[in-house]
Amino acid sequence: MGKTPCCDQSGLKRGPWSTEEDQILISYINDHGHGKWRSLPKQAGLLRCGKSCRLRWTNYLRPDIKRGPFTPEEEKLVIQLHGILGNRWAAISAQLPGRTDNEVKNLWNTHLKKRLIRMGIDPQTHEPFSGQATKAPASPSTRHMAQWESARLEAEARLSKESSLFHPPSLSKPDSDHFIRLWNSEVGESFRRGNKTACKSPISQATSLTNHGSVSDLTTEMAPVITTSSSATPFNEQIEDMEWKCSKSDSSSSSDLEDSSNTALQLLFDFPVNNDMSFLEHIDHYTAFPAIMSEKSFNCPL
DNA sequence: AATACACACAACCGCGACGGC
DNA sequence: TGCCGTCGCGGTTGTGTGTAT
Repeated sequence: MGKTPCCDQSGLKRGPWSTEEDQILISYINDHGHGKWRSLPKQAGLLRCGKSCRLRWTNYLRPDIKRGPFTPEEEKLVIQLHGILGNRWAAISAQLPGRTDNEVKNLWNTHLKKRLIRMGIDPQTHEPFSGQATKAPASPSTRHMAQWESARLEAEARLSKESSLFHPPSLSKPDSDHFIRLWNSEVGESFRRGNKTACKSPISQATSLTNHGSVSDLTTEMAPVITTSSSATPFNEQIEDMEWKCSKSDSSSSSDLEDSSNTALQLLFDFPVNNDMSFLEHIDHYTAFPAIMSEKSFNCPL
């Protein structure tokens, strides 16, 4: 496992890119593609290291990059995905068409993280700083669910990346067949068996139903389904409803654990689908959300 | 008008993963 | 099997711009 010495070379330009350099890089990649980043700058006539060229291309010059500020919908999705994936910016950005991992990372570090901190939420754990949240370990099913969702998102990210190499971005459609096959494979079977009951990720179920679509699609597709009975129900009431379900299941059997985990995950993906981010402004409502992600709520039936 | 400070974003750095030899 | 080259990721830093004093 060797290290990349390319940037150690002296005589290579650093710092901000000029428009001339941008043009050279764009025209070279348009003509030749970007097979070998290391040799690209030399062949293109750029006094940059390959790493710098790759970064410039992937973060700024790529034609499918969406410029401009993040929409509330995108911010919402970043928060949701961060709750599941943590600081895996590449996996998160794969669910945001046209956004780079660097952009998502910057958005989180400059806006979302501060916003959560202001609200008394730990941006890493998505739990309140006060620490009332219990520290009981997550249930096995919960951990598995998170692992599977994480794996699925990564698989989607890879597939969308691969497909984008062969199709124009506007035509490429995220394909989750890989995950579905995995889910239906022996591995998936053993996973399900390992959860004793038929514990299926609601997200994956929805994915199977639609047979395509990214999480971002699902977020908007699922919400109306989940909230059909409560389409007019305010978000806080939905949270209260979930809490009620949790407290109700306190005395129930372990099979309810899966239900509440599903409920928690459903609610995780059941943010209001309009662009209303007002719930983020209201601490009481939002502190309920990290609880969805927290071990406490996942374990609430216990 | 000048300066200091804060913020946003682009770019860099170090590391790990992976594949080829 | 181990070494080397390459790539991608995440954390951090640097720089430009806007705002307050």
